[in-house]
Amino acid sequence: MTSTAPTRDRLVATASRLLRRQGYSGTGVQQVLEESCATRSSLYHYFPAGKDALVAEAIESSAVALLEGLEAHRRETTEASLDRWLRTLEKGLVRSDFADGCPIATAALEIAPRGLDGAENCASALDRFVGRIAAWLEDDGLPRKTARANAELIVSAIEGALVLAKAQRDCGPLSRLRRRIGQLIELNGGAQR
Amino acid sequence: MTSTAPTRDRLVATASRLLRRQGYSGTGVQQVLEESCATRSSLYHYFPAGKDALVAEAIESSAVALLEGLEAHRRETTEASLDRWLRTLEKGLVRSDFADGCPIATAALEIAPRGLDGAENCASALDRFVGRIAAWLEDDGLPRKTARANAELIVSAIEGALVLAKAQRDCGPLSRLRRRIGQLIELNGGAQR
DNA sequence: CGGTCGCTAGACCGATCGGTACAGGCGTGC
DNA sequence: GCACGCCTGTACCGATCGGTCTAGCGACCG
Repeated sequence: MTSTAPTRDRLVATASRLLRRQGYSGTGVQQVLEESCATRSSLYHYFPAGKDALVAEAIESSAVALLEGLEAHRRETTEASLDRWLRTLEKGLVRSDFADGCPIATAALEIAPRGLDGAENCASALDRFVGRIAAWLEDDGLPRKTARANAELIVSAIEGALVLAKAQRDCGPLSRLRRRIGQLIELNGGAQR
Repeated sequence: MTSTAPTRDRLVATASRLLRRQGYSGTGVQQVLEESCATRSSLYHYFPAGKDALVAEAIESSAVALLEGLEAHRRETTEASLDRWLRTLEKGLVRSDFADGCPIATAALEIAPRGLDGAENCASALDRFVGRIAAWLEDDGLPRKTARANAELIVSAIEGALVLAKAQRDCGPLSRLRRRIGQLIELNGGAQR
């Protein structure tokens, strides 16, 4: 984070990156400052409410980046799109030595129960994530309710596979999910089997 | 944690409970001591290696409890078993005001990348979780490889649904997954759709 | 030129972090 | 009785936590 971007942006970007890897409590203000080459006074100038305000914005920033990354992998079908995106996710996971999982989840699990400022953003981020994939599924021709239900299931499976992959330091869970993502897409949405 | 159990057990139990809710960095030694009515010297007597050793054992303890809880909900079929167990999970989530999700995941996402003592236990815990459900599926008659593959997918979906549920403070993702768990069980294991 | 305003440098605060040192309680053995 | 374990009470350590403070820098404007 020695980029020439404005200080405020560097702070948010660094916080996002660290939150993804270390979670909320694991990410100290000091570390954010060092890695963004900023001073305390700058942080509290841009974020008078302190760490929690910075974290909230960092979460939102991560959410936007997540959705943009998703959209960038858009292909003809949802299946092809997700296949491509999941491959990128796997590469990132390996490249970071299994540190970079979901940019939201790690922090969300800590933030949500405490009712911190960023909690709303975490919920919204995941909801938009589901919504985006649901829209894709609708483009594929699935009825709205089925699309939404299957999208939620798919996002759950991805989030969970990321947890398993990080914990076991093995992309297996994620890549095996990728190879079966088509099955999840084609499931009969709402029905009781 | 004012129980009359031996000090060592109280420490582990308290640590497990707090790790589940607050993660690794969010759980201070001080808080563990207070809530287990123990003193610092006791902790460092039983765990000379300090916090990380306590955490490692707490994770393992959570894993054992998770598997026992799972087994306690065993029914005729895997579907019936998981349905029952997921209902319990949902109740616990609501009762704790969406603080108690997976007893492993929250801590695992922090611990695994740092390579702390408990990392091995996190990986092992999730692996045993998958293994147990895979065994159930084999009991249902699924071939070994299919059983393992579907079990992994199911665990992923559950872990992910817990993330969504906690973040959105809504049991929906979890209960909707529960109603569709049968579909995941019956998927054609390894094939490319 | 003087004045203002956005931003930063850096010292400082009390509180808490994980960890250590040492003395004493307390039961059990002889 | 006495000594030797195991376990605990308490004080303390340096480091770091998130946050506040004042003093200034430099650019822009009148």
